[in-house]
Amino acid sequence: MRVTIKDVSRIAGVSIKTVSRVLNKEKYVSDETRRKVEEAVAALNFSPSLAARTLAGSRSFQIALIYDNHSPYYIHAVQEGVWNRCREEGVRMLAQPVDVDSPTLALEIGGLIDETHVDGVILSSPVTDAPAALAELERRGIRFVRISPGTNHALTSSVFMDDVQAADDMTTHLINQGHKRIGFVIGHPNHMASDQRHFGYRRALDRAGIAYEPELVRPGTFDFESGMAAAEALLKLAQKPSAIFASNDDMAAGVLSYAHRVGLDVPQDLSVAGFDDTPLAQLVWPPLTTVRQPVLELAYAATDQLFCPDPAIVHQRLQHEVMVRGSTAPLRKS
Amino acid sequence: MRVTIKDVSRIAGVSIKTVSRVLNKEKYVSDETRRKVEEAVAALNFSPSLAARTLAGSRSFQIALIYDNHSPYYIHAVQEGVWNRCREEGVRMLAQPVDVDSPTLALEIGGLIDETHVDGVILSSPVTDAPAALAELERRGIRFVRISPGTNHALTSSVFMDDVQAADDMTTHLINQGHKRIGFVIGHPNHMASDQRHFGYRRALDRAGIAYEPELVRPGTFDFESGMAAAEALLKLAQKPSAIFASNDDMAAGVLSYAHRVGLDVPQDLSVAGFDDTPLAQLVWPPLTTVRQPVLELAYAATDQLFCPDPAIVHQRLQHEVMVRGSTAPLRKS
DNA sequence: GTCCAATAAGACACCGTTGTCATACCGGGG
DNA sequence: CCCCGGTATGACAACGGTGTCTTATTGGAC
Repeated sequence: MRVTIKDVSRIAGVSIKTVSRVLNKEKYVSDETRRKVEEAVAALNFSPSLAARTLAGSRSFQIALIYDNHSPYYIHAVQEGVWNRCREEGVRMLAQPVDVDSPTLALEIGGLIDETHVDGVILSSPVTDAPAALAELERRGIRFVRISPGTNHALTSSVFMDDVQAADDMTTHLINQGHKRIGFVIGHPNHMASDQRHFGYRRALDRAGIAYEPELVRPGTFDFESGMAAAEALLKLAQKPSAIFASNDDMAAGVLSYAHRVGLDVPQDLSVAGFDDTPLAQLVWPPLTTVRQPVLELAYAATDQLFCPDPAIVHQRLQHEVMVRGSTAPLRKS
Repeated sequence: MRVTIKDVSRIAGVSIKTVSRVLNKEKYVSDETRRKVEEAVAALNFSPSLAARTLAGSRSFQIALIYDNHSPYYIHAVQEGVWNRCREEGVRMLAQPVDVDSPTLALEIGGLIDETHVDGVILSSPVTDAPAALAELERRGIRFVRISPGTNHALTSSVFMDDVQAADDMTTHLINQGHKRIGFVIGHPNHMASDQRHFGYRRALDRAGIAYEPELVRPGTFDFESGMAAAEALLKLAQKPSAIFASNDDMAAGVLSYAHRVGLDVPQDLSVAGFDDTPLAQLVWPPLTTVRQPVLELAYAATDQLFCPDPAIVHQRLQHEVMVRGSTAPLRKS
């Protein structure tokens, strides 16, 4: 049978309520009593029922992580970061995949909250920018923190990196290497970050006095195939780019793959840059020059904000970093 | 405030218990009453509290997925497969990462079960073979199903693929292409599958009358770096292999990378094969010949077994497939 | 010595469901 | 006409904790 607080209280020789106090680290418990209770808990290997605590109390000791992101690396890192912080807090994490385009998104999220009574929610991009989701959470007055939202939302906390600056930095890096015709592959249209990276690319060109040429910019969907297709289009131009900057690593891998296929040497004939610094960046040849996005740290920080709301810091920015590896090189004089 | 069964019962004009009956699809409810209740549920957008159901009833409508696998692609696929089946069943999935080598593994799992009252557990490799975990689950009499266990365990269900045969098939494929000196990179020692793939490699060689040479076999840990290190060792041998078969795709990517680094052309100078058919296999150049492991299907089938235990089929095998891509080619005459 | 605030601990109702038992109605066999 | 099993529904006590209120005991300020 299940071990309950009642059993613990009997062993410790105190009331049920006192055991509850110890469990919840409340004040007004003598050291002596606390010790006895803790011993009894350890002896019986007691873990309190979350269901009962949830029902009786005002907390559920659970938070939900809601995501719809098709990059396994990204999700994996987010889950790990959130989980790391939850574990410290003794709180369970419910990982909840959703379809951000589903017409029933709000209903699903509402149902999740009603069923589980979660104490808070972490939203991962692109769910961070689904109006239906945000409205539903606000309607219910649930605390939530967003990881890398694309839009600002005055009322709620978020944790993010500066995508514009990061794309600007990478573009500037390529410019500094002498590249002037730099191709760009845009990300998936439903991620706000796609716009921002695109804008950063443009801003860097502008500052360097290089004209923005639409033919050098191709749409993509954050996946390998779209990267390959974009590379094909770019490299068939009359005036080929000497470098291609893709908005994420998967697409950069696609660019790399197409370059190999048509016999181009990377980085001698073509420099390739990615974005995200997923493990993939170091699994391809040559290893990708890319922007490190501190996903794990973002997720951890977001969860921390959920647990320890600091009214002063509502929007927290974490630093990115340009990782220079083998896929980019100075432009050869020709 | 929260919408409760009481509200529903009032609107529908029936007792609380009758609403409960409809929710649980019990018999002995008239069509008329059922309709009224369903309408009230829809009107109020009611979702029952899992905490209350868990506490009062004998089910928690939750299962746990316990894993410790550092391959994001693998975990992602497992989560998706389990979740797909859970969603059909109206059951929540608790994704629980653990450290399979932790001395407190059993305690953690026990605590998870006590706290959440999960109705069942899915174990993913390598937790499938952690004696402490299995003992704890059995001690508590919790139903569980294992995905790709390395050991047979008469008492419990499992779902798996034939790793031995798969490695045998891949090795045979290489032999059929004319390769005789085939390098092999073993997987992580704490995964039983590593042994099995190794054995399959050996069995295929044996059947083809090719001697097993220990110098052609290198240890690895399922990660990129160990694949690269193994490739270096193998390609520095006096008599180099003409093909290398790595026990997973990450290590195969490492082999590929090392080959590129030293200027070898794959597959002309060296054939490379992987295992798992993770998305990575198609993101590298050239795309990897590998064994498709039906991870999503395995996870779905495992969850299905948990929900619909079929006493007849306790150990269910799913089919693998050799995916021939660009990284292998017939041996050149030299 | 008295009074009060801070400390310490218990009694008891209650959280929102399900399990069990009781009750009432219906149609058919004896 | 009575009895019975099957059907349909409700009353009420659990489930295992927490919130609130009450009570008893301190130890210092006056």
